[in-house]
Amino acid sequence: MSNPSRLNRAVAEAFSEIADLLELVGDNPFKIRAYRRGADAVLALDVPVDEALADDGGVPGLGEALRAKALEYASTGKLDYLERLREQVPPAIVALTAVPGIGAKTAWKLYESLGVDDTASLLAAARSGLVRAVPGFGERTEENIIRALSMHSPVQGRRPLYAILPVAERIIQVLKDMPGVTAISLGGSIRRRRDTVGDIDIVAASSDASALLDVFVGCDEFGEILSRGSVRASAVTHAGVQCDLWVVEPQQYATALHHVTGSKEHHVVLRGIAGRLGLKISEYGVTRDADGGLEQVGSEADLYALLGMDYIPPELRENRGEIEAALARSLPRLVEPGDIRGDLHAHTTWSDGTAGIIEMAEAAKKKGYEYLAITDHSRSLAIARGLSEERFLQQLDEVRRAKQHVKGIRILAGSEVDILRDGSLDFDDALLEKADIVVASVHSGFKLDKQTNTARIVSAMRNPNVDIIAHPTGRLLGKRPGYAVDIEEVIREARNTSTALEINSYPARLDLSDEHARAARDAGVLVCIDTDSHGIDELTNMDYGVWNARRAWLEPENVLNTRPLKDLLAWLNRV
DNA sequence: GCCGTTTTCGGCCCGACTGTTTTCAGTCG
Repeated sequence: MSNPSRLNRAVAEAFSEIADLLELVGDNPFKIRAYRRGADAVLALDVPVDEALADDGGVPGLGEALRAKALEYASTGKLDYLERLREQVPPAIVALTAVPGIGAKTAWKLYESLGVDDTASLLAAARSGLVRAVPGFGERTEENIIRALSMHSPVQGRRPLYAILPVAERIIQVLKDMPGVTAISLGGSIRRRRDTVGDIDIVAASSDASALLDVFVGCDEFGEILSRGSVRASAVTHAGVQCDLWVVEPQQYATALHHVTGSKEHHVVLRGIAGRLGLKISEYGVTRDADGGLEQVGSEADLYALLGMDYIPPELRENRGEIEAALARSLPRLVEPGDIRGDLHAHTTWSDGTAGIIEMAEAAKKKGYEYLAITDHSRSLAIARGLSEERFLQQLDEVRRAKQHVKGIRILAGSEVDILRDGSLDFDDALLEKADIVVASVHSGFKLDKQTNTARIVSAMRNPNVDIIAHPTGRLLGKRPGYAVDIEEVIREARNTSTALEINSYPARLDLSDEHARAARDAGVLVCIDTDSHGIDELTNMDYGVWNARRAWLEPENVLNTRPLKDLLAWLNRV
């Protein structure tokens, strides 16, 4: 799952496109779902689909028809059926269904009756009052189309968690103390702590749904209200993020929260298991098929227990093997913020930080840490006031002096040394040997090709002075995808050289990603969760890194900086 | 189109909300 082959990805994409197109031509919904499930099934394979199909058992979810299509794609690189479907669906239909509120039926009606073939001509038709003249359409629909198409920041793609979480928490703050509210929580991908989120989902239990919904739709955070019913409402924040509130009865809260938390893929599998046990899960409760009665579900743990499995934390609910593990009672004991004993990547005013060594150490001590590594930039990173060799030596002394001033926490003298384009390090070995800890990372040459980048990181790891590779892919969420690098090769070499790979907790980085960190864990590579703090406030970003680590199935033993100081020092002196 | 301690057809999740319709269709999650 973590790394579907190129073929599997392509086949899954083709199946998904078939499903989309079948939806647009109004085909059998169950057939559509079969293609969607087929796509998921192919993505979940850990061998290329043609090999998997060659085995006896076949692949669940791929019957006769999908099996033949997967093989056709594997041998020819295309699908006849898909190409014929594409010809049946005018691009106009695809474009129009992208407008919120316009589905397949509406798109066809507008296309056939008005001849609109893109969003611009639809907007023009709506503005000149042509839409309301079409049977089945009225003024309100026309207005909604105009509004949807002329919004400056329409509800758009996923955004980084850190950009949404504070808004979501402010909305919760407004709602949580309202009379009648007995429980309230964020759901959706925010609760699962994905690195990016699409919208804000909130579930509340209240004896007065109407009052709560009134407060919700009156909330300052919203620029627009999309809907408001008796148990649900939807609104859009000023930044264009959709926010949905569900209000349920207290006894429905656990199943409602579970439902809204997702993921969809997780729920699909759970429902299948429930079905085989004669149970039906919905947002309102768990019903027995036998007598139609409701099971007692007071918590999400109760729900999982009913299905014969351990409680699955939200971060794992992605159908990446957590259900099998919960059934086998072998879920990982996920790392928690309280397991973290120190931070091994931090900057000070010596380079581009905003606080001094002692200030940073005091702040880290206040967080209850046993250690903090000071790792300022090396000379090449001029933009960050990277240290010259001379300044670096001075700083080592300064850090060791600071140790006398701050008791109760061990300050490690380190470096975040640049990995240069040719794979050499920005400081030579004689210098690096003087440091307690060396974090190496790439800050230049982002356009270099995959092979070059991989080679230079590998070469850095082979330097025995290097302990940790920081932000190994260089991505910035919502800004840039990261440089080209063969992460599997990096993970292999990290294992060979017993180098730790970082989960950088800076909320826009979260690098390694959850999937890459999971692969590192599976390969037996140690991960280090660091904040890369440039000031004392940023030390709290550790939570983001821990969330990401939890999504990667990391247990305390997989994480370098859960180790007590003594063990950490022993590890730093390895080999 | 898939699947079956139901063996080859009949089920596959469905409820909330909106708008336009006089009793429901379309969309969304």
